[in-house]
Amino acid sequence: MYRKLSDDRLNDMLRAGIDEFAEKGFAGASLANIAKRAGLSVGVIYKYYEEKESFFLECVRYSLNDLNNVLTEVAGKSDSLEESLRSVVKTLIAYSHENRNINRIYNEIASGRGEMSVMLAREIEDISALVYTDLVRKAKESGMCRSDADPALFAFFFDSLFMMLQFSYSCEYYRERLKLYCGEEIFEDDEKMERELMRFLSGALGVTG
Amino acid sequence: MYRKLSDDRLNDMLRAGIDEFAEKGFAGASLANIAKRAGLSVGVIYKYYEEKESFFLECVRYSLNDLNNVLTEVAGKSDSLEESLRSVVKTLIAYSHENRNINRIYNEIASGRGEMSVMLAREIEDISALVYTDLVRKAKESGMCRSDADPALFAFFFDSLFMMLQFSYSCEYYRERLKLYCGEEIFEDDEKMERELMRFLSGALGVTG
Amino acid sequence: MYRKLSDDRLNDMLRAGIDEFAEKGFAGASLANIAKRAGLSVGVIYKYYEEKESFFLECVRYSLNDLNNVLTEVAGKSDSLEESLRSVVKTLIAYSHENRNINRIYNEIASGRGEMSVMLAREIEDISALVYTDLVRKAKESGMCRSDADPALFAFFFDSLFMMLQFSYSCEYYRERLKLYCGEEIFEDDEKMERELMRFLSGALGVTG
Amino acid sequence: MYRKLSDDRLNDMLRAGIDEFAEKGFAGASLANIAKRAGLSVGVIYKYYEEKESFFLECVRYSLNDLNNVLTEVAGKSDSLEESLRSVVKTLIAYSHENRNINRIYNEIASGRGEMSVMLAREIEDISALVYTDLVRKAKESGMCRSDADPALFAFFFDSLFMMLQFSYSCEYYRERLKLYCGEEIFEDDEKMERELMRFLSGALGVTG
DNA sequence: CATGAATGAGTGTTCATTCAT
DNA sequence: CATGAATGAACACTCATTCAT
Repeated sequence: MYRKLSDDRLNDMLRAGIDEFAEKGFAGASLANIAKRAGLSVGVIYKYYEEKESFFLECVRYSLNDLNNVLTEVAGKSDSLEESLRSVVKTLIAYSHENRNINRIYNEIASGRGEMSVMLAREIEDISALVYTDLVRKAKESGMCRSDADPALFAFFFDSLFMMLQFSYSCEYYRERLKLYCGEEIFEDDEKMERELMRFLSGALGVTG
Repeated sequence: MYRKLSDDRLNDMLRAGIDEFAEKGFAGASLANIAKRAGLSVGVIYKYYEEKESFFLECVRYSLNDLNNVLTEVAGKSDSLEESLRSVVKTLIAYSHENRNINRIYNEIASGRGEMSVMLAREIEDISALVYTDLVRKAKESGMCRSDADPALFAFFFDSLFMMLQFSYSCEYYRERLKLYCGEEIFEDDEKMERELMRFLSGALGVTG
Repeated sequence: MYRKLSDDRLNDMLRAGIDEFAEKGFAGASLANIAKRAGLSVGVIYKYYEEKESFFLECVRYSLNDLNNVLTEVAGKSDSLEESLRSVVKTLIAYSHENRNINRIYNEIASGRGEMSVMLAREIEDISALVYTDLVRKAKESGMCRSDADPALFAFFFDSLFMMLQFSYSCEYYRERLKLYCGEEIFEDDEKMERELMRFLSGALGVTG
Repeated sequence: MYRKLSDDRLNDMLRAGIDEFAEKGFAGASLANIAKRAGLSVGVIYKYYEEKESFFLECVRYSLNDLNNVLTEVAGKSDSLEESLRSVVKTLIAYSHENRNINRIYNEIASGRGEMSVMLAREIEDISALVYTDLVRKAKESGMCRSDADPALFAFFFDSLFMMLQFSYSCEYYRERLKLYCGEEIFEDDEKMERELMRFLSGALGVTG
């Protein structure tokens, strides 16, 4: 009946939130339901968050910070652009298999409307924009990338493919779409996806691999 | 379920629906409001559609069929893959400037959950999957594409970039993200986007342009 | 289950509202309960009124307009101030016996806070302020009232006594208070109340009755 | 139920309660807020009082006892009825300027419902009923009051005017109403109010001043 | 047959009250 | 013994859906 909220239970709350928001979207999610999932009362959510939106934002941040950290770390590990990209692709695929709901939340905010979307875009894409743009710029300088490429846009295309990759493993519409192109087997053959995407990206950079 | 759209009122209804769904998303849209926008009564919507969801589906179909037709037509016009791709890119950019709401609806369904998403994915992406895959296959045969490319996945990457392109002109999160990469100016400089995307795609194909 | 709202049923709504607001006050009243009392659904209240407050305001207006009309009519009937006052007193006592809830609503708004109170005060007291002030002014001119009286304040004192009279028949606290002064019997002896109040008022005016 | 108010914390609690109840009314007041205002925990309120209502009652008593004492003392100071009344009026006006919240609490309970109101009425008005009635009775005996006046009712009218006076300086609706009769200036011109009310009361008593 | 008023389950949110700490 | 976090019933309000007119 009465249990002080430990960190563990706060995490339960967030996880329940992430699951519900991932499944039903922001508008469709019900706080009562989230509370039930987490084995808590409705009121307690409001002890920690001002309103539904604030709680949703926290769920989003909790979800994506981790991913973003992993990604930027992985992207900067090697000096070779190709190596960096490969690491990102590998990580993304592995991550998507294990964190479907986080990617679905990502998709949820990407499809959102209003100020929240703008704010979150800035918060979430800011760092990756810098990281990827830098990656391309360096590649150009070292002759690993065609000299006429616009770093910002090439980085943008990379990121676009990465986002779609994530959604394609996690969100229903995108999964079905990938299945349509490649058949169900693609979800079991991570190496193929990795290999082909790397070919595509390497070619785009102008590196003849 | 599927019905000849002969009636004028049906058209009004669908257009009002598309606008409302694009602006507020599926959950946020109100049937009463749609009826008002269309100058009709709520009852008439229920005469044609069983429930909100069925009506939404019809709005989606109505929106995307047209786009799909344009795209597949444009993609098949030329024998040259590059030419075909350029036409698609050009068309997509132009279309996105003029049909923001259709792209937003597209994003709305792509972020949807449940059976609806699966069904729609099949309906909408089916043809483009074939068209793009075919495009790549032919390119391979005629030596215009690297021989080791998997046609299905390469087609999938193309389509992914195209979807993101559409969203990036139409949906708030994606717009903000593009702005973050390239600055506000990119929305005025369609040629730059076209040029760079073509470079990226051509490179990916292994065509040294 | 479904019945078009006739004027009768709209009146039911208002009456249920007046009863609930009178019994529990604005804050304590529950729209769900009002709907139940009226045999209607919650939603229908919102078809007619924007929010709880608007509905409350309508209940207030519905309650007090009638009273106000009666009062101003009665007050202006005779040329003799004393006669006018007596009519008002008589009417008020009779009215209070039959319309307890209306007086309780009156008390509810008089004890309200915020803009609403200010607005309602202006709306409700405006006319009686004029009427009573005029009454005193005329009385002064015709020598029926002491010459040194300030008409506005004397009118204000009249109205104050009238308001208290109303509350004293209708609202629990004020009833108990009157009982404390005069015993339970006073509620049965309207003539006594009328006689004494007239004595009090006449004396105040300086008319030796 | 009734408890020595020796404790400092109890005083803080009550004062915070009075302010909150005066500002927001019984229903609108929040115990959590009161606790915060008083620098205490909610729990401590429940240590002293069974529920919100009991605490409210105590706040009311605490507020009005003082006022009642002052009033009965002042009313009994002189042998002359007029003098006594003048003192009461003066005190009331001065008190109202400085203790708005106490008058607002007074109005809050007067507009209350249920047993609470009855109980409080008895507690609060009991003494003043006796005092005022006595005042009038003595005045009658000494020929200072018309011989046909009913002491209880005349006392009741006095008290009614006094209550209204208090509310008119403290509660929004009544303030606005007074303004409507007399203009904003009345709140600055205490002497005028005193003079006119004394004229009114003296006249009512039948004393030709 | 079309209308749009009525329905009522469901939402986010608040807050008196409890009780483990 | 005091604290204030947790509880959960209750509220105002919305809107997909129905169906009398």
